[in-house]
Amino acid sequence: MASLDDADVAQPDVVMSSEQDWTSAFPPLRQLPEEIFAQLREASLIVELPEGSRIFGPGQAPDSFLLLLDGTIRVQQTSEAGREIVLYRVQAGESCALTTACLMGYEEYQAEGIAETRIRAVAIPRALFDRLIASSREFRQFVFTAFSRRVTNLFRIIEEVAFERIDVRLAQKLLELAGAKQQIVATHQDLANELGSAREVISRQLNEFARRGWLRMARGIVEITDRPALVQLAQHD
Amino acid sequence: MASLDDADVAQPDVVMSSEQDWTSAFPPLRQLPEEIFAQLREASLIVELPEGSRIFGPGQAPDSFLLLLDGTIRVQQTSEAGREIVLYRVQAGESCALTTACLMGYEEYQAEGIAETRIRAVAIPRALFDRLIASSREFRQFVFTAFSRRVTNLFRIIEEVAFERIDVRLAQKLLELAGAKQQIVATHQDLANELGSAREVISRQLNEFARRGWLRMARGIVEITDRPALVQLAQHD
DNA sequence: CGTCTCTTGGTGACTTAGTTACATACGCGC
DNA sequence: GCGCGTATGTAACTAAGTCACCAAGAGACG
Repeated sequence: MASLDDADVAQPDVVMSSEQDWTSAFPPLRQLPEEIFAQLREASLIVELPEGSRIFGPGQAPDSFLLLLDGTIRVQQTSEAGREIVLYRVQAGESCALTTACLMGYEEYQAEGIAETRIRAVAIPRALFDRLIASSREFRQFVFTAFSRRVTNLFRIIEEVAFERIDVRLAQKLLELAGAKQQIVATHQDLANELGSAREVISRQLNEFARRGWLRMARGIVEITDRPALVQLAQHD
Repeated sequence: MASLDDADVAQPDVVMSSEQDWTSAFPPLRQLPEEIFAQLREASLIVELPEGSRIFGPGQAPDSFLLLLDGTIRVQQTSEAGREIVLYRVQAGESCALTTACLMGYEEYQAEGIAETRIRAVAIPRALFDRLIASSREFRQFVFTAFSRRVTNLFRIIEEVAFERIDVRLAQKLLELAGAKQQIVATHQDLANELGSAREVISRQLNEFARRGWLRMARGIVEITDRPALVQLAQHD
């Protein structure tokens, strides 16, 4: 799909000057001691990657801690049979905390991260990351909070995949992807990949939703027409 | 079940002297500077809890970092409908890293931890934990490594729940629970709870396994009789 | 010892989800 | 307007989970 898909694009790691004041995007970091702050500005780089870049993946550990300035990173897992499930998304203002923990722990990262849009991020080298963790309570707080959120989210996913009905999960996902908009640009296959389900299953559910007048479909597009109904279903009855 | 179940027992937090040399159980910590080490011995407590204790759970955040000296902690999640799934176990020599991250991040912990056996653990108060993280690269390494392992494991669980067949997962779980032994002391319901499945489903699969001569069953007991066959199935064909 | 009760496991009918193997339809480039 | 790749539809089937109930085992207790 256009907005969720990963094109196969090379990664020309566009590296920009590290001069800009990107720190406004990360309030928690503003409280760092000036000395450390200086290090941060100096040793970290601002990188840009095109849409579709694979930022990390199995056997491809990232070498730095990323703070996302712009864009979205989709973190997903792919089974041997080629089925996918989306674990979470990193938005502007957030960090790739789990990635980093795995990096610090020297463990192979099992999930992969794809740039869903063109992204801009601050890359903090491993050594500096370690120094920051050591020297700043605020930075620790920032990192652990991010961890915490992700892990909590993983727990929720496990619960949903294990126990929640697919129609409920689909309704939730549609609302999540739509946000305030009415239209979702995604194929049935894309939606199946979001939920770790199969395309046929999603097609059937979507048709059922459409039959009930909750949405309209066009090629690659789902348009919500009865949000309250979806919300009601999503709220798990 | 006897070995996996959680009895409803009170928690008389038996606190012991902190004098003993428990550090031999945690090689990574032996490299700490002597000064920090002294703090650790002084400020941390050795606690004992009976089998079945609920160590943490939703709305019940732990207030310290736990290093397990003896016993096993089962971390699981329960759905609204009462169905359960086991996420991982903390063994002697390991730490409750995820719990701690969530604790540091001030987020409500969604899973619950149950003492599967009588346990003995070192409880490191939050403040000291923070100081240790700040002052010791070795301690950071230790914590992040544990974290990494858990997260990787969560990813595997998501993949298995979403994409793996139940017979394959059951075979894996039986082998895991059996270890080197032949007998597993667990009811079908217990096994279902391990996998986040339903009792009837597990019963059917076990009966099929028994029919094939791979195991024998008695009330509350599964005895493996053809390990190679189970291994073969577990290896995902 | 016999009966009562609670736990554990068995069974069949049914629903939901996922699989397989196609057919069809849309829309873009030419 | 024609082809072609991608997207969606469909039907028959298997796997997994649900529901409702029954029966066997294991203590408990008189």
